[in-house]
Amino acid sequence: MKRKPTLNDVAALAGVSNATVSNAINGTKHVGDDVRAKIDQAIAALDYIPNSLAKSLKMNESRLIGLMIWDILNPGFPPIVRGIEDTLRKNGFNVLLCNTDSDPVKELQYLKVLLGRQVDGLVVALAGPDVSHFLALNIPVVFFNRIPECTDCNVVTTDNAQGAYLATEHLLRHGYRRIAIVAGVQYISVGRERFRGYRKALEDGGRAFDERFVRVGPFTVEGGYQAMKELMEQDQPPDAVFTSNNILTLGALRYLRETGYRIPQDIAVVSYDDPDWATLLDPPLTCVDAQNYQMGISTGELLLERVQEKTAAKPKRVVLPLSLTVRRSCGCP
Amino acid sequence: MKRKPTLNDVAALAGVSNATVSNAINGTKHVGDDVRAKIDQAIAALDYIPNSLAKSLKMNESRLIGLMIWDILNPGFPPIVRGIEDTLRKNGFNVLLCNTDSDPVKELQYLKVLLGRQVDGLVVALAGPDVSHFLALNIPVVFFNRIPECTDCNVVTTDNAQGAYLATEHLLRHGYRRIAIVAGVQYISVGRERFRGYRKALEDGGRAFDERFVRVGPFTVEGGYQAMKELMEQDQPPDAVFTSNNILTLGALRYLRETGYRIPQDIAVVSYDDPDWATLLDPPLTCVDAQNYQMGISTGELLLERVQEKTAAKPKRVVLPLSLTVRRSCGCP
DNA sequence: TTGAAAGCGTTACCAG
DNA sequence: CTGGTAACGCTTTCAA
Repeated sequence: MKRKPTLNDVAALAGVSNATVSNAINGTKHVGDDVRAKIDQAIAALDYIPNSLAKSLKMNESRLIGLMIWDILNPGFPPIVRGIEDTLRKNGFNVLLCNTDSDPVKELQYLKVLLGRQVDGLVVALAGPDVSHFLALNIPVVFFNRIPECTDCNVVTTDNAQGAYLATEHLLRHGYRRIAIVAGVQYISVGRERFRGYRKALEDGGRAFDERFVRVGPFTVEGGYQAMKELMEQDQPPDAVFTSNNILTLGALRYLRETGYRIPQDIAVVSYDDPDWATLLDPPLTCVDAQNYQMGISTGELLLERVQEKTAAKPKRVVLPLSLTVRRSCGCP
Repeated sequence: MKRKPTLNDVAALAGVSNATVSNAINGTKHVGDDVRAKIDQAIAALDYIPNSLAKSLKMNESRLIGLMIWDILNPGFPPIVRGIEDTLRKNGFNVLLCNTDSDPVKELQYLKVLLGRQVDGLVVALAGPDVSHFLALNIPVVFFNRIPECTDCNVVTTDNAQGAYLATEHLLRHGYRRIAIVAGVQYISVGRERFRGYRKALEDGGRAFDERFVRVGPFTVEGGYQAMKELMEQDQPPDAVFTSNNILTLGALRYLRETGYRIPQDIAVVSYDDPDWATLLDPPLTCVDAQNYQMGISTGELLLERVQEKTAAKPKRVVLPLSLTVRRSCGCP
């Protein structure tokens, strides 16, 4: 196992100086055609690959981005991650994948590691409500999915309230009178916003808001199952439900299946997030399309913008439009 | 935006040499308690975070691992990726995520980038049948999911043939006589192995193998849909089907749903891979549990082993045992 | 157009 | 136990 060839080895073989080789490779300066040929030859002969570590150290830029998400197993993340990786790769950046499990301690540990690695920027789905450690960094950060309160943060998000509004409104149009929500925990922006949209749609539709039709729980399958169970075991169960996240939907549907409720006859369902399997169910699931892949693209683009500009620009907030994918679980024919 | 503090800044503030600070931080040598206290104080005062780039350059180890998969959107990958990230993180390694889209060109490009970044090792689900560029590397490589032919490669896999055998045998026990397979392309080990297991089970069960019940296609939803369609549009359609991968299953089920076939009355289904939504279907889906998370763990562990030993050990092949998760799509009550 | 040499932030050798 | 200093592989002035 021999030592890897370096720039100096190439220079020696080509009979020129390392500076010239560097300039030739990076196009920093013009080098003569004959010299260039010798260099190319030497590079090929040695199978030389530049050491980006050394380059990064010298240039003070790593072209490395830290990607912090809760958990890649969470089905909303893969499309986002893919969108981010796609745009960053095209621009010569690589992605360090970090699962925080929504644990602020893990998040902070990972943050230290990433800073140590001199990442040029961060894209993060916050683990907890606390953003403070991200605020004073001297590299750009873009938040997505779970975003902070702060007004001057770079953020890409969808209009979660609008999505929930769309779903609830559609259910109202069908004439359901007891529309429930399986909501996510309210200390997360996504949970809060979607609940707000649900409530607003109810009010705009002239329906009284009823606490009995609200269950708030953690974003887990078990949480969704439990919430749905409580909802249905009441004296007056709901006739429709808006499940406000894909994981919650999974749990809620699991309960409805097991207990034999028919959709939409016994209870209509509209879900947030549009998973692969939505069309597999009987009836196929009506969903708010959360635009996850697009969210990844936009997140990547915003970060690139921030990384590449020399002077820090005003933080930006991009909000993606949403739409309802109507299938049959809502009662549509 | 001021310059980041360095080891030398810490040393200056503490009034000692950089060598001592380095030793204090890494525990390389023993340092006096008073000196140590001053150093800790200086580190805290400056918010010093060591620059891993410089460290890596000097030590000739990056503690960075390249993770090459086809596509994180492919539902089998998140659990594997999570398993890998979990074990590597615990050991102080970080993961660079690379989606190759099964494109050998992209794979090779990414490989160059990763080598340039001085990764300490690679975990890869091969993009194509060609492994040659991975063979001569002087860093350890562990293959998983789609593995190469070569006998002296580090590999972690499941016994795909056994999994397919399990599925087919179970269908045979139910008394189905025309058992079809939606198989994956045969130039991929996984596709080949699963087909082999299917065929073996048929033979062991005394059933003649029948070409008409075999459809081979790309691992895509569309591929599964098309295969299922062709299978069912024959004069003598199958009475049971083994869909040999989660994506193919998605497509095949989509077709069966759309055309109104009842499962298992019209056709029984057993699938490979056990997705979240398997219990949501009506009837719930019987699956071969592919052990993806465990596969990730084992892959990470094997790589660590290889990275941490100084002298290259004999390549290892780990094969994970498989089991059938019986639900109702196979005809079980 | 090319080259010599300094320096990025570490580690590690060798002296004291 | 502590410190001076060379070196890791690259980029970048400054001179030639």
